[in-house]
Amino acid sequence: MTKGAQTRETILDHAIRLASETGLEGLTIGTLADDLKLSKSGLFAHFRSKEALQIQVLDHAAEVFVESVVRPALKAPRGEPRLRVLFDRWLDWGRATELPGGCIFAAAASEMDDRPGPVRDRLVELQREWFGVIAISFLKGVVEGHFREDADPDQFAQDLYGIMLGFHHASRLLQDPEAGRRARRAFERLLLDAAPSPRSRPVTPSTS
Amino acid sequence: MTKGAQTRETILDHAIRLASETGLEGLTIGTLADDLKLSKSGLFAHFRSKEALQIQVLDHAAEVFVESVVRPALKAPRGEPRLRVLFDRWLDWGRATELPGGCIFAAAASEMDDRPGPVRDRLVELQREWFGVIAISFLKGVVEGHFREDADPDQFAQDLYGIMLGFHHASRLLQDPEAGRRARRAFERLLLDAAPSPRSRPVTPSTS
DNA sequence: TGACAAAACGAACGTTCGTGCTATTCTAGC
DNA sequence: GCTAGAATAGCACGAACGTTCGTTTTGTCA
Repeated sequence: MTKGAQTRETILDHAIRLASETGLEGLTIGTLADDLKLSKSGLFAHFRSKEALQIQVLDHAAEVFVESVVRPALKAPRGEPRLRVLFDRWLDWGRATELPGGCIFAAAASEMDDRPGPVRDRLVELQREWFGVIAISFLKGVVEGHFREDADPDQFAQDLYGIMLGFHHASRLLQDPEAGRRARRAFERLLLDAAPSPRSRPVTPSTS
Repeated sequence: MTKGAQTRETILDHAIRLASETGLEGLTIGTLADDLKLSKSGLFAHFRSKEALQIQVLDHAAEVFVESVVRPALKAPRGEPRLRVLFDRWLDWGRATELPGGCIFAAAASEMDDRPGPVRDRLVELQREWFGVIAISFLKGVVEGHFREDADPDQFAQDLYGIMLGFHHASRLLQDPEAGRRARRAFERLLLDAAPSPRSRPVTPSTS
């Protein structure tokens, strides 16, 4: 019982790093086994298919994500402060958790969006959950009076995700050192636009 | 002379569609040959390596992109109007050019960001060009007085790309039918925030 | 029409992939 | 310390991959 779960953990720990670089499909059992000095069949026995491995990799990554992004944010006051922590942690969770390929979900998302099956289904589930966390956090900000009442939480979630993906693209592919700064600036602008018109913001027609 | 270039065109035409779904690495010579009713070796002879094929696929996709996104925008007045056309065409160039997997560059970007080599290099080159087109278009908008003088074109480019990627994510992976509407709203907000004076603002014929 | 080049083919190569078996080694509870 | 059962290794498989090769078909132009 103990030993098996232990090595399985070790495998998944390494697998999310590998998968962040090569993608879930590029993740290969042979390479994984070599890296960990296991036999292919020995490693394979832990999962009984590659598909199962991929799904468990996703789940494991989600656990790590919750631990290093979501959980710390819960300590901050709800509403805007919590959203700020969420964003900060999100921005460098790839670096903080030492994922050499950056956010594994961003990679998996564009890899899986046209590949139907259980892996994609699980990914969609996890992403929806995360979208939900963002939207609800934003909604709490509305209740707290940090944001306008007519602001759309789903709009906010998609916008925020866009900022993240734009950052990921600029920093990882284009290697632009300014990417992080720009992402933070965009985030500030997003918050400002959702602020409850204290002054000078032209109200955008959000119901049209 | 003629015949070879002709079939090569046919191959690349189909290849960008395939690659938009499976990615550049998932693109397989055997499948490609089967689909086009060619022999593997016959098809292979046109390119002399898979790497060369991948690069030519990227170049071909870039040509199509310029033709169906950039070129039409040149007919619009420079500055904001042209940016609006660029954005509109960009949003549905996947649909318009019948790429079943959506934007092939978005897919390639997250696939290649950790895979050094000539393919990645070419992709980066193309993406930088596109970033440049956006930034310069924005700069012209500043000159025309559509945008604030202190606005940062590179910031605008990254923000815009983020909106696109957020849209891609929400619409393709999460299959959210509202994704397009939200992307357009985010774009309006982006333009509004770059507008010269918070108060006076001549709005605006061409919204959806 | 005949000759020569271009294009496409079929078969095979060496690898690598995921996945089964069967045997061996380790580990926990008595 | 023994033993059942879990964990791992060894080996082999069929399929798919990119690539090479020699041959055949097709196109082009004197």
